[in-house]
Amino acid sequence: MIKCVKCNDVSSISKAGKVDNKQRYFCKSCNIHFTLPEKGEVSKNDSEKKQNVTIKDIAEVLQISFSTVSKALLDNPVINPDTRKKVLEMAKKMNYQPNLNAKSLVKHSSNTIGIIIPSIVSSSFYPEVLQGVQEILSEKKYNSIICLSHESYENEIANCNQLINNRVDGVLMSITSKTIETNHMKQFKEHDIPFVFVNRAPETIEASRVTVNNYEAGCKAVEHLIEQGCKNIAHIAGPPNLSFSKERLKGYYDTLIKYNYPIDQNLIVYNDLYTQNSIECITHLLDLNKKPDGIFVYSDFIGIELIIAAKERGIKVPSQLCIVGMGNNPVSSIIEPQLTTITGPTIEMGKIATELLIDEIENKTKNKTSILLDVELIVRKSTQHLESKKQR
Amino acid sequence: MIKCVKCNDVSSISKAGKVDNKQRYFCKSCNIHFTLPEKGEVSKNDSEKKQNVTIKDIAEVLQISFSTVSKALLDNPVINPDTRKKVLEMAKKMNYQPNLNAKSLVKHSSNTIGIIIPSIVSSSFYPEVLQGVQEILSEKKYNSIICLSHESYENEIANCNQLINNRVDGVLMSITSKTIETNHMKQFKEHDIPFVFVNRAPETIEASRVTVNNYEAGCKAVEHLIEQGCKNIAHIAGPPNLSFSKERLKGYYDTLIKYNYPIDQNLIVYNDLYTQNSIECITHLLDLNKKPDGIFVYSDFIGIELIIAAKERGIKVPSQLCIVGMGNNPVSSIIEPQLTTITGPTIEMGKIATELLIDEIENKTKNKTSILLDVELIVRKSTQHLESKKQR
DNA sequence: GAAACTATTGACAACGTTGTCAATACCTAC
DNA sequence: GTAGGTATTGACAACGTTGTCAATAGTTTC
Repeated sequence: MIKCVKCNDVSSISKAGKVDNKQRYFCKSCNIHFTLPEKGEVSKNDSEKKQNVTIKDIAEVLQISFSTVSKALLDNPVINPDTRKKVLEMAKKMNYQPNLNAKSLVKHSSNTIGIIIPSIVSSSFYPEVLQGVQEILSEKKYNSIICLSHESYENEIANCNQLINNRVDGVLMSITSKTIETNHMKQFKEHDIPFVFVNRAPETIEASRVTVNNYEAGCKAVEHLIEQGCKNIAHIAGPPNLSFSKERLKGYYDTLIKYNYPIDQNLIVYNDLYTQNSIECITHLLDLNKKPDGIFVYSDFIGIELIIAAKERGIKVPSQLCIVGMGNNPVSSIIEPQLTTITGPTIEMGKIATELLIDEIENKTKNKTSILLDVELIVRKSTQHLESKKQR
Repeated sequence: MIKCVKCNDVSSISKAGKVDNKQRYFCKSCNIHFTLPEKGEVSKNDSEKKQNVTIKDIAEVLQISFSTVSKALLDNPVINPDTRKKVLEMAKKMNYQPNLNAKSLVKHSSNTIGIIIPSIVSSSFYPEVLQGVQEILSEKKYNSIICLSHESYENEIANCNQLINNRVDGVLMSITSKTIETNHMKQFKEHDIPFVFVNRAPETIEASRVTVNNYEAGCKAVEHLIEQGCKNIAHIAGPPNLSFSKERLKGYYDTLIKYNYPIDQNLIVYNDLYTQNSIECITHLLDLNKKPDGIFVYSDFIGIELIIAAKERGIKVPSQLCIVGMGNNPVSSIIEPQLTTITGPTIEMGKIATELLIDEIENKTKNKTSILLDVELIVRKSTQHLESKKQR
């Protein structure tokens, strides 16, 4: 009688060939193949299992009290430097590692931070931020609970509740594109749980935040397009209620004004992240009578779609249309032509936000800091410009 | 005297305009902009802070002993059903959430699993796996420590040590492309810490593993190319010491043999992940005298590079060259022509591996399971085939 | 040489659970 | 009515830390 390793069901199992001389099975309902677990050896002598060394073990060996050991390890100045040295050496020798659960229990902390992000798979952005976050967390010995809101406002609220119930020491957060109201975050304040916003932050709540300078991004992109000789510059903007969209758009406006370019509302379209109307945005712009010759797109992903759509219509990039994306997606340097893009220090952003958060946790600072990270323009072929055009 | 919010340095600060009517500063050494933290209000009355409810609070209210409450909450059958019901109701009413630190302390567990993966930013693969992992972790109330080995063998060893010191309850692991030896993993066995391999697994150690059926992937890719009428099928393989590379290659070989196609070693090249010799691989194949008319590439990323390289050489895809990638990278459906690809259930893989691991942790099962997940061929334009060719 | 002070160490409660064992109350059997 | 049983509950140690306070030994002061 073969049971599925996943659903434990017996009825939907069929044989499916052999691998490594072992019978392989297939479960129809789970749609997975598996081999049967081998009969494990009877569990080995448990005394062999390595036991972790505690503060009391060290005290025992050194014939001193465990509270002295504790204080020595915590660099408490009341302890005689000689004893401290002895303790530290012995701790190292015995490979002592403090039990964080015990510590957390007396300290009323969990050594865990919560992370709420909209998605981890939609682009390389959040994975990069997470990489920075994780670097700091492992350095500072914190764990994490990662919550994915999937751009859903309801999920975000549920995530906040979950993190409070998990007694996280702090929260790192990037709001969804639908978050318009911040009552659910006030719970964190009630529980005295510090939180720091990364990348996407609401304007209506007081908290530290680390964002890239989106205004500067808009300015740099448009300025670059102007320098390339573009006269008719469009913008595919992000979801209108996210502040990063507003700021990039403001950079776009201000730069056009600065250079005395007219502003044409027809040249501005909004992409929303959930209905994924990117094709409509692109179509709208490329089908205009007075076609744009330069477009600043708020995301590389849509920038790439735009390059392909332009090609399909026989519009030459960059000679007829220059495109600037944002995000430095790995593929933007592979696509033909390579996509000029604006990028912020994503990994750095994760690091800084985490450092800020841990500082707020450990030093109980109530001061809120906003950090604006500079962005960088990476010029590639999609705007690299034929001299002819400039002279035209 | 302005200090940098990050490095605390005073010397490299300069003013940098105003934002929201607040002076903005710039730190040259950190290369960041920031506004000064506002003077926080004096910390609010601490008594306002919400205190978490404990088992003793429930006992107090119900006027019973706290050990009875504990047993009731644990569904211990010695407890009178009436009292259990009362306790459960009160716990819900008071929004009781067990303190996992205390629990972990007595249970000698950390409720934390370690995750060692090579990278989180190189493709969408690991983020997708992680998404699956996190879904199960939050369902089962586990935390995680994510370690990135960055394809470095030394890092992997360091990560293993770190996780042991952190007393994780179990480990989820995907080895680096350089891991040839598994001594560092034996420590887990000594400490009785279960570990499960995801996607990349060594052959020389006994442990549960969840991988996609790479052999089947090789077969399906080549079979599809043969069906499209390709006569001269090449393969860009992954790092030779990773078993997934070997298995895909075996699928490639076996299918060619099955269909009585000759095997030409010139048509097989190996990409390694660290020196990133993808361009050389591509060049080698496209510059052959007897050019391939079908290529199975082990990664979409390189498949996309290949499409572009082919176009540059005037080789038409798919009419002169059919390409099958693997991984279903988001961009593979954007590029022109869209890339046919083979994909496994990545999120599902993370879920299954995590479920297996937690099962081993909680039920102390010593049985090792290997699960092979079926792959799927997604046919797109890069192999979509001109009837003319088939009939040729 | 006693009093007062300082430096150092030790004893122990606390944190919020789990699990073992003892205590209690009630019931059954003879 | 006593012995033995069965539910049910309670007391308490333990987990590995931190932090408070008391205890001790040594030093200074007059």
